[in-house]
Amino acid sequence: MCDGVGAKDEPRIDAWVRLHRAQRKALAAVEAASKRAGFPPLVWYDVLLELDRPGNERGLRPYDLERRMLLAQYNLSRLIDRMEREGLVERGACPQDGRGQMIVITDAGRELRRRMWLVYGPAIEQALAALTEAEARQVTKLLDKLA
Amino acid sequence: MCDGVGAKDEPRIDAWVRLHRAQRKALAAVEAASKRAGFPPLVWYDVLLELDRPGNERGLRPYDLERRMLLAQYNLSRLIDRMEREGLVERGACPQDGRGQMIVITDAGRELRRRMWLVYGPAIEQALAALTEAEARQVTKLLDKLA
DNA sequence: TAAGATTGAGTACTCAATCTTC
DNA sequence: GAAGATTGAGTACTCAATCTTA
Repeated sequence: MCDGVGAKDEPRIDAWVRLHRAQRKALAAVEAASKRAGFPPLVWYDVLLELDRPGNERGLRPYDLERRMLLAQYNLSRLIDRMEREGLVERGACPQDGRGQMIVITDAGRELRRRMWLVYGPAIEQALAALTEAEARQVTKLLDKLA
Repeated sequence: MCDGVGAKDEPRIDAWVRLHRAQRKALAAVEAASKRAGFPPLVWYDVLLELDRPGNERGLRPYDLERRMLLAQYNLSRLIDRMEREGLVERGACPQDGRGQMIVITDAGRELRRRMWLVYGPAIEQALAALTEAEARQVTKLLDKLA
């Protein structure tokens, strides 16, 4: 992921390459651990997490999820279909806006999220174990600028 | 992408969340620029880049590409199909190992890579413009530990 | 007319099984 | 039997078009 010409000093291009390699490698490791444990894709966890946050007891609209999770709307629509079919979330009417819906997490959804975290959390720690805590904090601070 | 419980101090979990958000946002921006210009997916660029590196004139084996690009083999197999159909790469026999192949970039592949870089490079610079050059170097150094 | 959300058609990805050569 | 590579079947993703309400 660079122009391939060679030794030019292009710090942002180098950072881009590392950003992708690190993300893909860490994600692959965590996905593998989650899969070994028989869990659904990690994006399901992310949806459940957003819905399970304090303050979201009445649910979130797909539009909100879309923005928080950087997912395309058409994508989210079918993802919610699948999760609803598994009984992890429910669709409800939106009182303020007839076009919208409220997506609410179910008890089964909360329970799955809890169980996934038992595998997911340690897997993340392990995937980033090469960073000291101070280095991890530095990464957080630097990458926050890109959010 | 955290356990959702709240304000615990878990530097690696925080770094994981930022790593993903930053990567997805940057990638989305660059993909969008590439798509606007009418180019194929960015993974095509990455393949062409690996094949176009000095020293790879005789081609690379799918096995090599797989490891350098962190792609699954079955995935790569069909990706090469598509790129071969477009005349960007060619498959050849592998002299040392009858099971393997040599994937070689064509002139059309080299030309596409060159044209893609004209859009891709500036898009990356822009996506990471929030980082100073010194910060970009720091990111590179820190994330190298995860490779 | 624009925004939230869904759908159909086409493409690409994933897993497991298979084929060939080492 | 193990490794490089491919394939079939099922699933998920992408784009554009559509539907409904604001």
